[in-house]
Amino acid sequence: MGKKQNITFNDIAKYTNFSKTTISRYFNNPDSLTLENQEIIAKALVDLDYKENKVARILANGKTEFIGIIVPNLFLHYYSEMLDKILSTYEQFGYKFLVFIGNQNEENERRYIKELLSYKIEGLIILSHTIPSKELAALSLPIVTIEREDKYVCSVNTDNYMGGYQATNLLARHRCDVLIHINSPSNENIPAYGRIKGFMDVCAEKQLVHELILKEMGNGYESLQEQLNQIIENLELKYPGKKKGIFLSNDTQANVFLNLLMRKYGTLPKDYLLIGFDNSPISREAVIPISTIGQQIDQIAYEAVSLLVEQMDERKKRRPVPLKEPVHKVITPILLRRETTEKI
Amino acid sequence: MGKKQNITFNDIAKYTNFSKTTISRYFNNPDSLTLENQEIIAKALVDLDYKENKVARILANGKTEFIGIIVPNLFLHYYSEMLDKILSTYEQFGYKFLVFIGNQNEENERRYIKELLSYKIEGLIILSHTIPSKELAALSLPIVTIEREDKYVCSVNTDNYMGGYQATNLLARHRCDVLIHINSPSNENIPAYGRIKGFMDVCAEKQLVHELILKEMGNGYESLQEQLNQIIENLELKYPGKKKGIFLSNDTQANVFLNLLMRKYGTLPKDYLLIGFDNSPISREAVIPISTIGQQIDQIAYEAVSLLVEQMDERKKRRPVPLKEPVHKVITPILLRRETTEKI
DNA sequence: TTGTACGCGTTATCAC
DNA sequence: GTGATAACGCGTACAA
Repeated sequence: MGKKQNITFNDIAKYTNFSKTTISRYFNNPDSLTLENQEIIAKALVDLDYKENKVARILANGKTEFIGIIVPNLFLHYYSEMLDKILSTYEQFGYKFLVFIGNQNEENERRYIKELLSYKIEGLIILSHTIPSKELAALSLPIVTIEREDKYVCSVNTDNYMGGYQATNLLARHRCDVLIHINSPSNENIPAYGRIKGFMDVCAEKQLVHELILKEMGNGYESLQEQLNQIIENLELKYPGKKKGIFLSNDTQANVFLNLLMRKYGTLPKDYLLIGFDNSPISREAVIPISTIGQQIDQIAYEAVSLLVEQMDERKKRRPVPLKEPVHKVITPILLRRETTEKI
Repeated sequence: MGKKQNITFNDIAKYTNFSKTTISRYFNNPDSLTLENQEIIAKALVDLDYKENKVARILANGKTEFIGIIVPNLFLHYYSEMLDKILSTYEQFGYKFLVFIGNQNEENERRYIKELLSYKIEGLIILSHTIPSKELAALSLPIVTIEREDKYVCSVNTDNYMGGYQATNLLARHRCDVLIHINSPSNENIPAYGRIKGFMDVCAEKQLVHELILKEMGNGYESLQEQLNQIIENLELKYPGKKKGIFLSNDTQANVFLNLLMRKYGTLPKDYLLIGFDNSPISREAVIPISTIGQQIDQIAYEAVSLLVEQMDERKKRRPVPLKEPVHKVITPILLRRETTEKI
């Protein structure tokens, strides 16, 4: 067979009459060689068509430069954009990413984590909600979570409270007769709960007429339409002729809400103001561009990896000082005023 | 330090008074041990809290079970859904995925491939368009591409011609006065070109009045709106009162087109029929659900990984027989009739 | 500045 | 059924 094995340091060493060590140094500490010898080796690499083998390097020095990621799905734009930005940090940090889709399956996610650990990942980023942070913390591995329960681990989250606060304030400034926040029943320990709190606080502060609608929207798109349609019918019965400021918990819902009104009235009636959350593409691409609270996904992703890198670097020191308390970073969202709130 | 190193086969061997070899066999060929001894080792694993190290295994047997993926971005829903489905094949095939975002940068993508090779990936899935398939083929590594130029490598693509054919036929059945296909100028060697060909062939077959509009739509959403708005103005001048069947090259464009009409007329005028391509969420979530050609992304993803696995398995045989010719699989799309084509 | 010798944790080969 | 030994390819004391 003409097919030779892969070229190794040994081959290069023989070819150049250096030792393996010198070849290794060429890669890891080139300044310790004379320029002349560097060139000799450089030429040999080309002649022999050498290709690095990082697996061997891992075994020797323990540094995989792998980060594991578990994301619930890539169907929701929020997750795929976040993953996009996380993966793109390769340019800055050089870490490679092993990615798993959790699909809401707790047992599967445990298996994925085990698999990731067996590949000696140096850190883990978790976006899925299934495994409690206490269990994650017990892995004693650098971990950062994003927008999920995070009591015992480091995290980066949007300032959801601020987002709810801004959205509600925008509606308030337009002197609505009644403010309404539509959301799903959720646990207080997830960051998104802050949206509800922000809404309630503004209403309390300014003593505004308001209503908080917490309703299970179901899984599919159809059930979402049904639920929101019911809500619209109730609102029109309850607040006829009143100017209604509606804050929906995300843009998908806001868009469905808008479309239902459009289908009913051919336009967005003057007595409705709408604002969503996330700045997902649908909010711009809706028939009437929807005001929304934009999460700064690029920044969240950067901070998450950055926070992880810090912990991983710390671990590589001779005498690592692990964090006493988990660090929770918070990123301010951005209010985006579009047409669904811009009439007087 | 109470912190011990990781437990290795050596530790287990000492603990159980077996040899390393036997421990290895316990994992790779358990039947070759007596049940009794299997239990002894099983117990030791628990006692010592052993955790596998697949990096060492890779070095020893060369099987990384890594597949590399380069995807252009995760901003377009098509790519993120595809990645979702590809990653989900872990459950069936057990391969782990190292993912990179190409971002249209050819040089970066070359670096990513080099990096992937250094981690001894066993196969590569390419969705990005920058690197010619000839260059990819030269890597002499199992490769599968999806929806891109694929002359020299294996691929899985949607049957774009069939898609264009179906879309055009649907419009034809509705007895439109004129059929219009809006697309961007593109090279004949990418699969998506088939959409244009399908359109033209149906029009020729049935001798239909038609127009092919190839126009650069620019990068941003705004420029897309502008371009399509111009197109609409031209169409209304050119075909006043005529029943127009419009086939757009993707759902994002179809949605913008629809919204422009909605904003102009408050509804979709009777003389417009619209159909898009991709079955992306926006087609369902549009103010009027848009007819579209659905790509069977789950099937494409499965076939891609499957095709890759075949090649990787072949390579592991003692006397591998590489493919003489690249294999090109084609997946039939599905016509989805929604409201934008369903009036008479 | 360069080389020697050994370790990283597992698998493969060949004995017994 | 089990064990000893040599790979796998690179990093790193330590020595020169």
